[in-house]
Amino acid sequence: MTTTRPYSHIIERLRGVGLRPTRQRLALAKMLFEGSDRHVTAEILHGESCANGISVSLATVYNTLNQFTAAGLLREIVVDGDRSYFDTNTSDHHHFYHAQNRQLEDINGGDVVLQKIPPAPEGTAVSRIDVIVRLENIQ
Amino acid sequence: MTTTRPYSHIIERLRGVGLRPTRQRLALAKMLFEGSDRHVTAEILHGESCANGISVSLATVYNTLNQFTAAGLLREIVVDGDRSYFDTNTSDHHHFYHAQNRQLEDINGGDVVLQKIPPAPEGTAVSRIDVIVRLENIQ
DNA sequence: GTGATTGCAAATCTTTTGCACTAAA
DNA sequence: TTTAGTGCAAAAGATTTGCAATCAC
Repeated sequence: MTTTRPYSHIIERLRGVGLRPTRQRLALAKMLFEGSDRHVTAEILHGESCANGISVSLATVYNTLNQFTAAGLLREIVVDGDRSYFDTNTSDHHHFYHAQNRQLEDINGGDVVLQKIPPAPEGTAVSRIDVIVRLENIQ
Repeated sequence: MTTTRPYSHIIERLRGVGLRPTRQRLALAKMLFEGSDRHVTAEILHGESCANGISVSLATVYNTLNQFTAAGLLREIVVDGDRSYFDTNTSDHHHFYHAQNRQLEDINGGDVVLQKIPPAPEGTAVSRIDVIVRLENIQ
């Protein structure tokens, strides 16, 4: 996978959210959405692009991840103040965070259930609930 | 509150976790632990110190917050990739995050109950579970 | 005294931005 | 064409670090 073939369904998807299917957006979208769900950082995605011979600047990777997130194609997960993670799974779900290797993992659908959602304070509404189960390795 | 009186219970508390009760640690500890529970950023705590006429460098505030956290006196909360929050309430509890003003608020004890804790993956153990309920303002 | 702590400034790291250049429509 | 998108380098923030000066014991 070293060339950039324009897959029509990805082009559609980008167009669908009002983003021009440029060479770099297509390349990034393919890496993100072609396989199974993933959790990436800008750094990781940029590294992959380079490895695949796709020339995209780190700034463009950041911009693209933010645009994809704003468009609802990705979801940003905050687990570590040091870096941002982006999740290709935008459905309602929660995460394990492996502190040891700084890796995110989806928690299976029904494995986290909130028995009770707290009432939102006056004048506010819940926009999203994140559950993060932090893990440590057993030696 | 412009002077730094050495309250013995705070001194004890610092000594208890192996930290020398220096002028700046005492001043910061007083601001943190004297009143009711709070959620602070380094920036905020430094601002308060200055306002109270206590000269502490921002670097020392960061170092102190990290030392307090490592010692179990504080708990770090990650809700926003841009800044770290420290919570003086180290007991098991969860948070509302007001996106609009970037403010954290504790959720009352029983208002979040996990019906089911997912099984930790092979070789790992749960070290902590964070539930963050993100709020937006109703216009 | 002596070793821990602090302050400052510089370094680091992640992320954003300004602007000239390039590409999509 | 015309406007959106890109690359690069520089800027911006938050946080950490190195080291000489200072403080607690």
